[in-house]
Amino acid sequence: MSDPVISESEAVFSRVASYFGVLSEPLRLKIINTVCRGEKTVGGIVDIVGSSQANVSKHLQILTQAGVIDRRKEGTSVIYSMADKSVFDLCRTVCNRIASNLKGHAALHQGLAELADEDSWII
Amino acid sequence: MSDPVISESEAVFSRVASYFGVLSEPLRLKIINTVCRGEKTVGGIVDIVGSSQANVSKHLQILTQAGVIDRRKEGTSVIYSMADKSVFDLCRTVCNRIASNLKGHAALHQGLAELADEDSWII
DNA sequence: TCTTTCAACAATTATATCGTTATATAGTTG
DNA sequence: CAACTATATAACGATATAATTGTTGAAAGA
Repeated sequence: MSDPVISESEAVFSRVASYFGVLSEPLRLKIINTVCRGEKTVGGIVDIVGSSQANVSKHLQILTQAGVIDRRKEGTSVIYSMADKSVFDLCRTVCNRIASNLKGHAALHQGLAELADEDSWII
Repeated sequence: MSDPVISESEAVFSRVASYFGVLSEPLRLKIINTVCRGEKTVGGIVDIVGSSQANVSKHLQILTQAGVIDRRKEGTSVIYSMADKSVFDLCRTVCNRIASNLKGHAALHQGLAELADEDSWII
């Protein structure tokens, strides 16, 4: 094998990127957030997330294939449930990150407001 | 405000999804993985990741805007460094997830091989 | 001033992804 | 078997994103 390291790490990066890609759609996060509160049928999920059945079905397939959720048939229905709880950690980490970013913005916003209001600008 | 909850959570999901989207490109992960080993100039990054300067520059902009890396000018060069160490947690979690998935596949693979080899199929 | 170097920008093309509509499959019931 | 319900799939258009190429701008040195 000539130069296996590069192409292997290439594959690893692609793989990790793909996983993040699965989580990069608002509707999929919404579906995850719905399913994680208790297993649900497709119809149940459709009612909650407010998108078309076909669209939800497609996203469910993506999530299932990525191993985020599990699929189980029950009569004429299909029931989805969480398979990968580590997604919660990911979402939590990102939420904290975003929140602290916003905190920074809020501080900046307040600083600007103060600077605008104050008598720093008296001639 | 009528029905603020839904639209707000909508915005939150979008925001989180966007952040995951930033991490959903192999080249960006590669850039992160390069910068996290020590701050680097654009040229240095280009040499390591093996993509065009323009392309790398664009991805650097995306990463900077997302707050993942920091930008600082030094003479004629621009030096990038890590800003958000929590990305490491995210990548670690995903890597573990993928690894255990692969382990499952390996187990399945072995099971299939055994089932194919064994005398389970004696008539 | 001219040239070189480094980085960013703009326009283009190619590819991927989302959401919709319409259709197909599978299980259930009459 | 026919009709109904629940889910999946296919094909399409619209949008978005990535990579390339060529150009621009700014700093440093001859």
